[in-house]
Amino acid sequence: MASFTHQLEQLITGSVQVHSPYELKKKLSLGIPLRVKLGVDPTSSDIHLGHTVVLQKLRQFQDLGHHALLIIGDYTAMIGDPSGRSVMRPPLSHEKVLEHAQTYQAQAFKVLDPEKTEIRFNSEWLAPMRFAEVIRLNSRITLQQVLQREDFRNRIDQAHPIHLHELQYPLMQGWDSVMVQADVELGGTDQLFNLLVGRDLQREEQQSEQVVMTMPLLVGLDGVQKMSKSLGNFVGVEEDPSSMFGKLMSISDSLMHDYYRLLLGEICDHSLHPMEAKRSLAERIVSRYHTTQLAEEARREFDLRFSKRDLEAAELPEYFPTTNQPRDITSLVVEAFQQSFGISKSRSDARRLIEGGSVTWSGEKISDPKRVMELRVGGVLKLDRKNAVRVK
RNA sequence: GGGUAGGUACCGAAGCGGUCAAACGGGGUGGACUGUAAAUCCACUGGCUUACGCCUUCAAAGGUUCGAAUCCUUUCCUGCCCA
Repeated sequence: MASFTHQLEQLITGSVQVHSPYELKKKLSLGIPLRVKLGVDPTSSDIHLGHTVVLQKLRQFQDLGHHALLIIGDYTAMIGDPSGRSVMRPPLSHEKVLEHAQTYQAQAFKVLDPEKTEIRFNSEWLAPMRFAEVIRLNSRITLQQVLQREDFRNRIDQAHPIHLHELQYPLMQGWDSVMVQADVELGGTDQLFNLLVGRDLQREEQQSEQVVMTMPLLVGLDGVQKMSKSLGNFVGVEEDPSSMFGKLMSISDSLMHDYYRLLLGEICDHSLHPMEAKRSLAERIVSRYHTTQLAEEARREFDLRFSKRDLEAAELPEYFPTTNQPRDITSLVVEAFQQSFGISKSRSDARRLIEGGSVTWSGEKISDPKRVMELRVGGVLKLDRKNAVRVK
């Protein structure tokens, strides 16, 4: 294990807050592997780049010889973390949550070292709790403390409902810390309150209080809100290379600097043309979750399809028209979307794309939705900005 | 429990008996311009339809009316005030 002062410096790098560095130092100085907790709620089925910021921090702990505790919040997910939310999360069934948990674990190991990770489901201790115990837990925190939080205050100001069960969330998360005897808990900056509750509960249980470390939140592709699956502004770690590359190329320049810092842990080279810098970012991230070879391919494809706009030379999904009789372009577009991308478009949608000038056949713009045509095998039908297919 | 204000399309928000598939803003999509950047401009944004038009939609169910998002009844949900 590296010397603790060295570790301390390394661990603190990149974090936003540490409560407190002194306590962390003290814990490290004991030379015993720390139990480092990270809780994830499997509210959706995929881990995205936003999650990886904090996962990477956990990985860093592992690499320094510490013990990672990945808590799958299968029980808390049914309540939904109110942190940063302006509305209540829709409730999830336990089956759904367990389903998500499966993929979560697998995906988390794209960042974590499975050998050094202990996975626990918090239903293990939360499900069997008796009402009296829940009450006891509730007695340890006041309404005012919970309502001090900005997200709740906003909801009050805007006259949005706050359901009582949402107030339970921090307690449940804090109780997790007690049950696994965490020495450190990691989380995004929006988690600060929840993390601190863990300390309170541990103190009351005569445990050593966990050090709380928050990591910056990754802003999503829209450049405004934090990356989240429900907002659709995310890049999943399991996405295929070309879509990952494409999404990363679509971010704004200012966002790119954030991504350099938070995902690669370095400062973006300002001497590079922003587009080049972005290409390099995209390629590196794709190679991290796939392979360098696939990343190179993704980059080449991207250049062909979007930079040179050479769809004929690009690799495209195949489309097998159900009949080779001439048909109207609207039907063809709908069918191609459905067949090659699994996207259901209404005929109106298709017509809008056609009238909008987005649809081309072998490079020729087709703007009449009624146009009847026969698709030659090998030709390229461009559907919208991002999607095109090759007729087979 | 009492009083009161509400529930409108992805979101916010107008509309308060016909001219409402429903103003406006945001978001989204497509186009022009580009570096799949930013900014800007234009178009589109329930479904079917070449179109006339038709169908489904304004929390839910009933009702009044030639005609309802708009009026009445009941139900469900939410805010605020009082207890």
